[in-house]
Amino acid sequence: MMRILVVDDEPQIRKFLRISLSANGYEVVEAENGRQGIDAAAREKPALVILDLGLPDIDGQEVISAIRKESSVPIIVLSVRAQEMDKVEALDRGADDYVPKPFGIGELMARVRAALRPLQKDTAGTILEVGDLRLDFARHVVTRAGAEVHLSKREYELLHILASKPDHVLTHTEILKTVWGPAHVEDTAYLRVYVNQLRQKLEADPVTPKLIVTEPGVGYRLRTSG
Amino acid sequence: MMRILVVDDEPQIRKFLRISLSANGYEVVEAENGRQGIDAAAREKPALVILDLGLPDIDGQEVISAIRKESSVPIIVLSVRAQEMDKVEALDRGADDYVPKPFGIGELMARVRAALRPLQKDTAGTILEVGDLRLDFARHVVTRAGAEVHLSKREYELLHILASKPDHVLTHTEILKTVWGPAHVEDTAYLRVYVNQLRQKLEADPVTPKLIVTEPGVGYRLRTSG
DNA sequence: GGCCGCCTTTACGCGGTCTTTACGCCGCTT
DNA sequence: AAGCGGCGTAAAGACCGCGTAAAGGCGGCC
Repeated sequence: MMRILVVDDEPQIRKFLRISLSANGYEVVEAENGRQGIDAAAREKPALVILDLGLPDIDGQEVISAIRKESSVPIIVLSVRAQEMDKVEALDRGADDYVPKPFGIGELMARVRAALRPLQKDTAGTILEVGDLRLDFARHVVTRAGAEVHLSKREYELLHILASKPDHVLTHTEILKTVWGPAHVEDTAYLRVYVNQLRQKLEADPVTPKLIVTEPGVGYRLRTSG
Repeated sequence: MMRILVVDDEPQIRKFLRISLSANGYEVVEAENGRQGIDAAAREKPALVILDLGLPDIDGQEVISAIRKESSVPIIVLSVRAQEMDKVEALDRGADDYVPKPFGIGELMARVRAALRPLQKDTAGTILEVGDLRLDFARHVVTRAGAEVHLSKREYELLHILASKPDHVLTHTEILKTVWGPAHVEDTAYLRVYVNQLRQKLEADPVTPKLIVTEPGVGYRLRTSG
């Protein structure tokens, strides 16, 4: 059974999450402030943490860092503050995903499954199939409807890092640091150009991307499911 | 880094091997008699053992057997006794190769790389057929439309490593490390020249290669299908 | 000794790739 | 309604890796 820690000061949100999550087969542990949350993360060893940024005692961003010091457990952040700065900061501090309130239960469950996925199936990773696309990272080959798609080095590297965390948001900073090096974390122009090139080659309709999705002000996400 | 254990009682031979091997990018561990050699083979877990048969304490043949009891590490035997009997006995006891003294450094390095090769990558069947090409690695023969194609040593080794992982991209570094040794991982000029030579000999149309495909900025790939 | 094959090294032209810039669109703010 | 920032898109020049030819050196073989 997978244990999930919910950190939120609003009782009705905790109740809503508790019911939804346990209905989907998860075990739920709760904490109502940052202090309790950090302790519970250490004591209960949850498989996932769902954390509200607006806590009464400690700033949510600090809670992320505190948990990250001790563990690499996936963290999904909730917040009414839909400011892009908050998202980027949370992700860069080590959060795995960001869900703005209000959120639908279906959407949240999808994010939960995505966050838990790398833990469950460890063996994947070498081959990823999405629709008629097939990304074979062992063989360094990408095919679309059976036909090989030629990708340049940068294109391939960009796709690779996106696919390394399917359904996860990767921040501009994260991507640029990995593909272009730490010196180019500000060159978002690279991203615009290369994301566009990948879409031209991989998407059925490049104008309305279904595979590589933009998270405005934050980064990009490679989608494997609806 | 690949660690090689050298077992020899003559200091100047050890020195010669130490310098030659480390110049080619290997890490060297030394032992000056059979007892030390057996101990070091167990303790240091080398990737390869180079063993002189003429040792002061234990007969070299016994050392081979002792090491073989504990490990399957490749063993290259050195000896002034160029007797056929010694050679056969050493190989029968589990040595991988036999180099009579005196030896040239070039020859020894080639043996070293050959001995390490099956460790790094060895799977593929002994015979690979692509179109009208037939690569028979057991017999060391390559034919094209029935006619034998003469390949130089380097050409053959390059083709061999490419064929060891069909349809798989091998990086420049990977190929250079295996065929030319770890000290030449930067000499991509070798690759350009030898890939070109192989294409001239193997491809139907060397200008538009179908067999040995370039992955720009990454490496090369031997294609068996589409 | 001289020939020959192989390995190594260098040089150069070409084509693809990367980088950079500019512009129009859209959504959000003021 | 206008301004602004982020994004998508196209295009152009700079740059780099690659293919190719060729020459020098080394060793083996006759």
